[in-house]
Amino acid sequence: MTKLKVDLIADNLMAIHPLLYKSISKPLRSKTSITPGGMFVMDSLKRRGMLSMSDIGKCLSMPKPHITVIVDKLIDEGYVVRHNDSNDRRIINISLTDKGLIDFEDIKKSLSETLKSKLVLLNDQELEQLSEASQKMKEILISILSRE
Amino acid sequence: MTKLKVDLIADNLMAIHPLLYKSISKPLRSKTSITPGGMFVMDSLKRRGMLSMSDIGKCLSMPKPHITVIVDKLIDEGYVVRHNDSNDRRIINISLTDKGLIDFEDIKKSLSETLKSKLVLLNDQELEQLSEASQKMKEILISILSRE
DNA sequence: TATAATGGTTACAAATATATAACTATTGTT
DNA sequence: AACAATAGTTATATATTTGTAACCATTATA
Repeated sequence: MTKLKVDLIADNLMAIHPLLYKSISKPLRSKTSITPGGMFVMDSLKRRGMLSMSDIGKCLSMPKPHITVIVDKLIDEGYVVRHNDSNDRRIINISLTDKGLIDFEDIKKSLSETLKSKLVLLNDQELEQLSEASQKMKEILISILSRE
Repeated sequence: MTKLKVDLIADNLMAIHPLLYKSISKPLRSKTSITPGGMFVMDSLKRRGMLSMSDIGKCLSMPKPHITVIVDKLIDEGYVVRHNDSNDRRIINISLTDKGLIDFEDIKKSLSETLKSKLVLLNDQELEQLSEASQKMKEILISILSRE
């Protein structure tokens, strides 16, 4: 019973994934020099605040050496900064800069412009439904998928 | 007004994208030899039936040479086959094999097993909400994002 | 028939992602 | 003090993705 519901959910998520990939990751690269990985890191920082290198890796299930590469590039571009941890000198915390935050928002706005050209095809009721459905999905997925 | 709603939707989609990436694309690689790109192609074929090489590229916004590489690999593994088009001999149509369809479903089932370990944290009401929200999102996104 | 356009492949280069091991510095434990 | 464990980096190799140009076969058009 719930088994079927879980399979249905998995099926829906599998269908949504390539659509988001196509309408988010792809247009991204024509708009900025930020890579998808860099965008994921900035999204985590925006959403959860300052994070250590290891925390970022856990958030995104990425190996630490990859995080180092991504963060190095984001630092070169002035989007994030390193902070030494006062309690544990092994730890390096990363946070968004003002420029990083502003550019991140700009990119999202730019993406919503692209999306808007598609969304105008929806009537008010569908727009409302998509707004509510995406909001609900975001909340539930964050609650179960974004830990550890 | 609707401007704000569009931005909200974009924000939600941007938040959902990395969660799906983490819980779908990543676990995929430990379970199969199929690459994310190959999975996207098989998903398109499952959803839309036989497609030409160019059609697949349009579906996924991928350049044709990349499709050739992905399809070559899927053929090596016996997941898809090429068909000559009887009307236009330039066109090569691709379809899933029985093995491709079965393995694709198996992988999705395997992914839903992984997901299920997370979804048990939800109560019946949340499960129902996620089921409905993902269903609605899938329908609307497909209707506006999967053309051309 | 000559030409342009289309569908697909091949070849190549560059960027990005993945994975592993080795290494330094620091901390925690005995 | 000796040791193991943790956080992060460096180095290296490989896989995947992205992008471009050139090419062949076929079809459409002038």
